[in-house]
Amino acid sequence: MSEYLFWVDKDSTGQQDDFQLGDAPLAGKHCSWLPITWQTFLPDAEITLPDLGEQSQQLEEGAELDSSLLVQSDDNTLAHDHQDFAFVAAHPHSTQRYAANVRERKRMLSINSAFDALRGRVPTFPYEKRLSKVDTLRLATAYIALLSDILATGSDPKSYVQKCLKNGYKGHQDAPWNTSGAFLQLHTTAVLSIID
DNA sequence: TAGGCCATCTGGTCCT
DNA sequence: AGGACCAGATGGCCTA
Repeated sequence: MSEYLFWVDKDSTGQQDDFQLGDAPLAGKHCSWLPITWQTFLPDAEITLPDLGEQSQQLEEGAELDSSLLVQSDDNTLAHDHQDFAFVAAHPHSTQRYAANVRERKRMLSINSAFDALRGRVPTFPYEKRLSKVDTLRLATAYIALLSDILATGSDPKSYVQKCLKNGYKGHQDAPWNTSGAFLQLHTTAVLSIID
């Protein structure tokens, strides 16, 4: 077998094209409680995810919210802003909601890293567009079905896949690989290039 | 510009 | 009670 043709999650500049940790300022995001707290009083305040990571650590350790979260664009507003932050801290619901949001973001990051790992295990061409989440799941399901059939039949993988390409796939498990279409046809070809 | 994809926030529910 | 999980809503970015 030749080497696997896995999607590389980097663009041509070598930068990750996936979600950037520092790209998510909270200001401007839909949020039902922020408008009366940070967004109202601190329109320029930004929270970046590295900060959130640090903050979530504090939250996990039971620490109170910390004004170091706020990245101020204007230093001389800090005293006033600190007072505003006290307003935020005085509302336990907001604090709990914030902590829940941090946990949720961490949970989604964990899910996304699992998706990235899965993307790296399904056959794609290097030039292919990055698989979406749902396509990653569909292709992984189909790929597993194909591999299962190859094992079950004891066929030579290459000739088996070539037969699929030529005659259309007739799986033993009514596998989704059988749904074919351009999407799976393309990836059947990718599987072939792996086997080759 | 519409549609697809995604990150984020949110409130509800379930679990420990 | 607090955390995990989930689904709906929203808005931003990208592409055809």
